[in-house]
Amino acid sequence: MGGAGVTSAPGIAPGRVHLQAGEILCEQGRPALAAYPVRTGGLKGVYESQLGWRQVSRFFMPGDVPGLEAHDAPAYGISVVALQDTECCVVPIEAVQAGLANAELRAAALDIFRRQTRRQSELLIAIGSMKAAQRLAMLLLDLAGEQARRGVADSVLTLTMTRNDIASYLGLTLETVSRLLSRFRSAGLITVRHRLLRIVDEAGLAAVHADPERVTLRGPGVD
Amino acid sequence: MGGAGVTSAPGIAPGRVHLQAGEILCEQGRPALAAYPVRTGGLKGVYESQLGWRQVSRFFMPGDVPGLEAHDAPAYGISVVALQDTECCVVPIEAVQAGLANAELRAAALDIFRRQTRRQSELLIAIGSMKAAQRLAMLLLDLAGEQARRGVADSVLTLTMTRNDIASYLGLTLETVSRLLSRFRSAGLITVRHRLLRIVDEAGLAAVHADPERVTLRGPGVD
DNA sequence: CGCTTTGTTGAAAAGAGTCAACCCCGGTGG
DNA sequence: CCACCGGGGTTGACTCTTTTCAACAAAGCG
Repeated sequence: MGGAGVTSAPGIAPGRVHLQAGEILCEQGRPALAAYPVRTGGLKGVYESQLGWRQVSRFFMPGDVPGLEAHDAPAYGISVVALQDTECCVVPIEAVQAGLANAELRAAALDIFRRQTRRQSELLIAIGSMKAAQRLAMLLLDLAGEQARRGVADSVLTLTMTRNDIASYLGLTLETVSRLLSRFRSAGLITVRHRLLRIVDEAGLAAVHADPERVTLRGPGVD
Repeated sequence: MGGAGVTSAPGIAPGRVHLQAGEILCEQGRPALAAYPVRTGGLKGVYESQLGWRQVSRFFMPGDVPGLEAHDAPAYGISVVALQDTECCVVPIEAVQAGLANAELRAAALDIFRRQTRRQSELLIAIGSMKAAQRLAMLLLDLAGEQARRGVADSVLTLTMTRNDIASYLGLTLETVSRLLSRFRSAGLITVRHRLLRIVDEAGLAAVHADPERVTLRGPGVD
């Protein structure tokens, strides 16, 4: 981990970056020089608080644009790290600004921002007042939904992130996530093997998301 | 509760609004017609998720500008409710837009946005990975800090919000908040009586914020 | 092929939630 | 003036979820 990163380049020119798992795309607090539309792969956004707490604050998939949130800020608000082999475009900040002058593009960008902030709000609610099972169900449905929104009509998800990343994102521990996945599986809602996950019963997952009691950590599993 | 609100007016004209505790300044999802700089009083921002979960997402004090976040959105992202007698200015959305054309004002607005999003991120961290005592300590320090930032050099806070609001904001229950306040008091960190709170040992509170073990719910209090 | 990282599972402990009783205070109306 | 009422707050006992600690299995990588 802790690859050279991209920001080491003296001047940012348009182009492409290729990252391997663990390599850093951009670092929180560093000057925001570019946005990085994701072409392939996946990344996580990590926020580090003033006291040094770290938390995964979002996941980036193809089509997402890490660094775009900072378009009018002097520095990146989060660090972004590749979860797997990843290719991103590099759009210098001036180009972003220029693009945002175009009304159509600006509208699109605002739309992205809105979806993002709504997501953040839902996450806050989830972490603040939902039980572990609900949070995880929500994430799975969300990931599946995003995949669908990108045109992939497949109920099989490839989790690019570790259990630890998921746990951090959801405000849980990795053990809890692991247990919950097992329980979802034995409840017939999903199948999981390592990073490969298939949603078997989407409605059931949605029910779990809505109803805390539906699948708990203890209690009788499905025999 | 559920007063007529301000948005019932057919057209928004510049001016003032006066709200009593419980009255609604603006409602999530309704068209964003104005921003409302707070002159006196205090309000809470409430986000309602798609499944109907509600959570206090922030508090507004004099100097804050509810509705400003929505300056480029079609609708308010949260509902804002007065916690006490409150007076706000009314700045129609067009005026906001016009003002934002001014470079100086825009910089100021961006600054506000940045502080806001940083706050949200810290809140997410807090709720996601800190213990109850840490969260509450954080809130108290934050409130005191805001008060100081507004030039009030007084260690006495007047909590305009109920324990329930605090609990919702921190992702806890009101009982937990109450207990914790009592414990902080018996630990000599604060004095509380109803809505009046004095921070006695700021460094101690900061220590609690940093260290989970410092003040717990059970365990021996200070005799 | 062994080593490290990642994931699973179990048992025990702790933190926070739930349920319920009670207090305090301000307001209202007799 | 006082009794009653109700919202907000406190506190206690108990329950339950989640964390913590720990051992172990599986997979990826040199």
